[in-house]
Amino acid sequence: MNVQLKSAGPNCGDCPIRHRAVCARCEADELAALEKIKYYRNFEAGQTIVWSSDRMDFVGSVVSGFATLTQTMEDGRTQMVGLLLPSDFVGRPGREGSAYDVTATTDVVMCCFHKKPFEQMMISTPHIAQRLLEMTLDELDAAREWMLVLGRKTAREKIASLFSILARRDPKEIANGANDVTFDLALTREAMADYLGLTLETVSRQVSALKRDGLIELISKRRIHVPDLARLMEEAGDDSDGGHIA
Amino acid sequence: MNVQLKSAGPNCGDCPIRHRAVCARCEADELAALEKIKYYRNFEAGQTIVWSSDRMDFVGSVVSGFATLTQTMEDGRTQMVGLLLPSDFVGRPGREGSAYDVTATTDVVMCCFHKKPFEQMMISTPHIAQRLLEMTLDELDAAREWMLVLGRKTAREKIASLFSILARRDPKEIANGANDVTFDLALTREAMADYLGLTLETVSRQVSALKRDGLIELISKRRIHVPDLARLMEEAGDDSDGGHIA
DNA sequence: GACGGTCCTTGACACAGATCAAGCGGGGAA
DNA sequence: TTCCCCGCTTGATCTGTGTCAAGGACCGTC
Repeated sequence: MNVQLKSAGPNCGDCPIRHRAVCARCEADELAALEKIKYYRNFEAGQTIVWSSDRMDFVGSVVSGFATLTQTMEDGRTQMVGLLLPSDFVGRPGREGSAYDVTATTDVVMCCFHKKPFEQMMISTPHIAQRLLEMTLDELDAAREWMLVLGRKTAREKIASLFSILARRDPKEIANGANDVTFDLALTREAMADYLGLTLETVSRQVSALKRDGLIELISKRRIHVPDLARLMEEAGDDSDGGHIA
Repeated sequence: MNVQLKSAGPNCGDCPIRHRAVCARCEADELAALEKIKYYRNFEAGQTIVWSSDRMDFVGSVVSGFATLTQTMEDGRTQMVGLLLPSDFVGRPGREGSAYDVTATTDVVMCCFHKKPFEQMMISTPHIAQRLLEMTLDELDAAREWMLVLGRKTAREKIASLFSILARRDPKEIANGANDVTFDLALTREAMADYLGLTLETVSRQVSALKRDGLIELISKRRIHVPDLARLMEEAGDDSDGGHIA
């Protein structure tokens, strides 16, 4: 699952994201215990991090890179159900397997915890379960917000919704509240189509249309400049301040 | 949020659903504490239980009846993002407001807890946060499964998916595993359309088509007989045993 | 029993997006 | 440099679902 963080936690080690996902309210000794069960894993672009049928023996956070969660029907139709950006959490404490395929779309570094000891820490450290509950509620809000996008928005609105999210979550732009934003598009047109419930041709046409209408500029095919984020969000049909989605 | 329960908990009071949602692992004294902060609320069919802009001062479970969670855009397009059946949990511990409109579609009885004391119990009783985390993970799975329905399934598959879920969750049929099922349809054609991302006319046409093809029989407009649930699930494009969705 | 209201069904037609098809372009390999 | 490949764009056409419209079924009220 992926999580949008509301606030950074204290420094609890040399992990670049410093366990923000799980330690915002932890005490020093709890952080030290987390340190002991942590390790790093690297994945290459295109590599599958977890298969939906796998038993997952770890939980963790994305440190750098970009990954996706997808579901696939037997006949090959696929739907992306979540994006994983740096600081997002992956894993299902208390669950056996993964429900989705998790795939790296760029090179990815993950900060992981072995699942068993992490679950034990959850029991001994109530903050952690509470923090995970909060994060999971954020996920749920994001998933349901995306249901509105999938069920009721037009192709143009869908693209605008996706770009609004990516613009607001870009590592370099995050939290600066600027209205003029540039971001990297880690997704192919096909991956965008799978997230939006469209075909790649429709995605390509609508991206061209947004460019023609001056809502976006293509610095390259995978780098987007948004001169007026508020206008793009309006195009997406978002209410004034927009939902937070990942 | 709504939750599909995996197992019934112990009896912890006179509430018809016996706090199953929150007390499956609670001790007797914890159950007694829950009893003290519980109360009942009744809603009539069509009544709004919570507005999305409201501050929610309670959490609770549906005891009887049928309710829905919906999101609406300014221009009136609406998307249902969840169904609430008996034993499902409503509320966002640790959060200020509701993110969705919650509406009773039949008469509804809720077993509620005042939010502040419930949150205090969550802190003093780690089982509860862990149980809520499990429930929220179930919700998240259900929401993401529904994203696949919204993004990639045809109108016919969408209707078949909805009927499969309702057939498997009907209070009278639940857990008996029968392949020949009859259930009440608490939703209007319009509400079904809002859940499925369709128009009510398309819903009506596809229901007629499923009837014509012998996959369902209409005992009345709001009561459905499924002679072969496995075949209906196949029509929905579900993998063999189907996901659990609500 | 007639009336009115709500929900539902069905038909005719329109259109957004899918499908099929052709070709472009930029980056890596030799 | 040239070539190739993959991701992307664009055009032409098709089709599933939306839209608009008419009327039917059921139910409660007078």
